[in-house]
Amino acid sequence: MTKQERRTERLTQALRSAGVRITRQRAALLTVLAGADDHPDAVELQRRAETVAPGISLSTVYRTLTELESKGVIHRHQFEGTPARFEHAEARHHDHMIDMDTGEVIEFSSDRIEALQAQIAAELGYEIVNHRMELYVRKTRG
Amino acid sequence: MTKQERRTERLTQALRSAGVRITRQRAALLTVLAGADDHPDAVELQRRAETVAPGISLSTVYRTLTELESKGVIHRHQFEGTPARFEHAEARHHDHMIDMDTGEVIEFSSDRIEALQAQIAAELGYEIVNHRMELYVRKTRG
DNA sequence: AGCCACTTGCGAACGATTTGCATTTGGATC
DNA sequence: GATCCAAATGCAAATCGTTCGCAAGTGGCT
Repeated sequence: MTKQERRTERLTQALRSAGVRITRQRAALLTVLAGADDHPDAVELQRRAETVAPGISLSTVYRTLTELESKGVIHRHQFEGTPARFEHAEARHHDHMIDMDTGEVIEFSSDRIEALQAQIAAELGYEIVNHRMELYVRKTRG
Repeated sequence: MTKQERRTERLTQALRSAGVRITRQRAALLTVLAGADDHPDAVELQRRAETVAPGISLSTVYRTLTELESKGVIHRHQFEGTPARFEHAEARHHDHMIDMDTGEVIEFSSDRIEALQAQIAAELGYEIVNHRMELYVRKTRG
């Protein structure tokens, strides 16, 4: 059993025990999401899922993505000027850099920044529910 | 001459010298933007501008906002699940906290975070063109 | 095997924003 | 201050990503 298959199982199991019915279409999306190492959007996910579940509709893709997000098994990212992109939620928390020339998405994380964010919020009497940090970048010429 | 009027003048002058024609509608929007201490969206800006330039259309508001943004006199912020919000660009750089219960937008900034961001990007061979940091928060109960 | 609430596919609706086009207008020129 | 024309406007229609209503189909407990 490959790493991807194991991830698919875990995601599926998480859903099943949350009382979510596993249909042909949902299984297909779970497989595709478990296997993606990039950040595909809904249309791209439909394309990829179609090899496993031919005829899967875009509405179902969107509905399922919303469902998976609410169950916490995937994350949705809304970058500037592009359709929402998705990734499975098994990776540790990270933020994103977007290469403005290529559109490539690079993951990064910084505990020090997170700590500072929490501290700033706390000083103003708030707690962070969620945050979003995106760096729109360009390769340093040299 | 009030502070707001002076700001309106500066914004107007910046545009004029960038070769932008100052119409009734644009003047109205500049006045409204100079006087706003919150983060209004396009529809709200239209409402406010209407007292100065009755009949101003929403298309014109959008077109003008895009123009003003490209000339660097305003900033556009796309928060999650809401229409874009705008503010004049005279304030020093800052990021935003959004109170998830009230929708209120609180400004903050942190040189230390900015420095860390730049450092992280540099280490990966990138320079930051632009960045976006939003904290979705809730008042600490206590 | 049968049941039934949940899911699907379809197409139509949606909200925010952009665009095409005929009409108006700022502001440089006389 | 009248003239002029490229640029700006208002309107309605188009666009894009996403959601929704509904009739038909299907997981999975019995």
